[in-house]
Amino acid sequence: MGRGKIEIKRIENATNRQVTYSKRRTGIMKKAKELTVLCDAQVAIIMFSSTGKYHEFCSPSTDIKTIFDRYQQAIGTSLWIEQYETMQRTLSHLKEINRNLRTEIRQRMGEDLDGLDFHELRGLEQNVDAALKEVRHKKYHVITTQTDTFKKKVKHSSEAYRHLQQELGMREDPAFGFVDNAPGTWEAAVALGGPAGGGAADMYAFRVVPSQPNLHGMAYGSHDLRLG
Amino acid sequence: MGRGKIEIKRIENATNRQVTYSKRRTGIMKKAKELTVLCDAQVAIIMFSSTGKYHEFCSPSTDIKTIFDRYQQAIGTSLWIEQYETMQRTLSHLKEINRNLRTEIRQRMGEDLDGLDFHELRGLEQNVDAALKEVRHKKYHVITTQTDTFKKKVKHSSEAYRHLQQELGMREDPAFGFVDNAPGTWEAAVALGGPAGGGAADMYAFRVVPSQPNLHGMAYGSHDLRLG
DNA sequence: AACTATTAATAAAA
DNA sequence: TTTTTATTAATAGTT
Repeated sequence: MGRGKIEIKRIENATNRQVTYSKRRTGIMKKAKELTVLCDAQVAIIMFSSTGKYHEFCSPSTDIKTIFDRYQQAIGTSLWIEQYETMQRTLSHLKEINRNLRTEIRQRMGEDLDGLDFHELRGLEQNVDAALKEVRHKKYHVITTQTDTFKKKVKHSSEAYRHLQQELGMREDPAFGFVDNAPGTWEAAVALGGPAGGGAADMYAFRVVPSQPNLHGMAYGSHDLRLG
Repeated sequence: MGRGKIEIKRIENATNRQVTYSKRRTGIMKKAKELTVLCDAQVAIIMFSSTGKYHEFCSPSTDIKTIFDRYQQAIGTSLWIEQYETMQRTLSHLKEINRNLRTEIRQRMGEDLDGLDFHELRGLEQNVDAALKEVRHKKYHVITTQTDTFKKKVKHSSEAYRHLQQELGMREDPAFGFVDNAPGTWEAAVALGGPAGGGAADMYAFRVVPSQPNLHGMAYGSHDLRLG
């Protein structure tokens, strides 16, 4: 229907293709509108040109979402349901894992042990025992490092102070008196905290009972994670 | 374009309407197909007749779902995306919790302690220490209960055996000889395992190193839980 | 974009 | 329903 018959195959000339797209798109949209009115039908059309532009048509009595929901109902199975169900399964999966992780943490805290048999209890005991040693060792390492650093700082300050005293010929200033005493205090502390002694490491545990176990993210546990 | 011009308004005659729907629907589908081929476009059409029957067209290079996903992307915010994004957020949330739970477990195992300061290490140490006492206590409880139960069973069997001996006047059967010896063995074990002694409880830990820590569900950790 | 020669779609009838 | 066919509508190539 034009100045000549055309073969239905891709139009290689980009300009021609674009012009034809524009004309025929308008034609289809008009046809769709007429069908809607003449036959009391509902039509939804979505088009993408080869250049990526999109156009849509929808019968005025409805909207795209409604038509698509109806369509999905008509074909029985939803297009997105698979993806949706995959997400649902992943969610359940994660919740199950989280539940198990929390159980393990409680057991590592000495709670919820009723379900464990002797063999499991023995394994847990050994594991926790080893962990305790690791933590004590690490704590010792941290306090030692901190102490060394501080001791060096104090020593440095102390020497700087003495230099000032010598160079300026000043008397000892009471406001700086602590500088001379502090190093001894820290050295004593370091001497006591030997790497082998759990008891010595305990001297830093000033009987401060942790208010709450450090359950990262457990505050989320009260959320209802199910989806409506 | 027919035997006469028609006005574009609802066709009241139901039969005519149905016939026209059928013809014009075919026409639109053909036009859509031609547009797809001629212009390298992607088209999706969904129609519902006034009688509720549905028909669809989709360019062969793609599918309805893809076109709709692309459409939703094109119009920016979309129709189902809200509930979809709610799920996505929930997923991220759960994964975050999951990650934190695992971190806590590793720290309770004495790993990954580098991020903790002295105060946190001291809290962790106290917590693990308390947990270890709980586990040991529970282990003792379990082994005591098991031992008691077994002792009673043995005692019962032993008495039943003696009754049989008396009633039947039989000699002691070597096959049942262990019955007389076993109770003493178990009584000795119980006597050693006092409730106060951590050392005594250790006698049940036969140096069996647990092959793997009991990380429930950790095997799932290798799954890629992101959605495409 | 507008124009028109031509083809394509289709309304009414069979 | 589908086919036929007279007629209108869409549009390819041109301006």
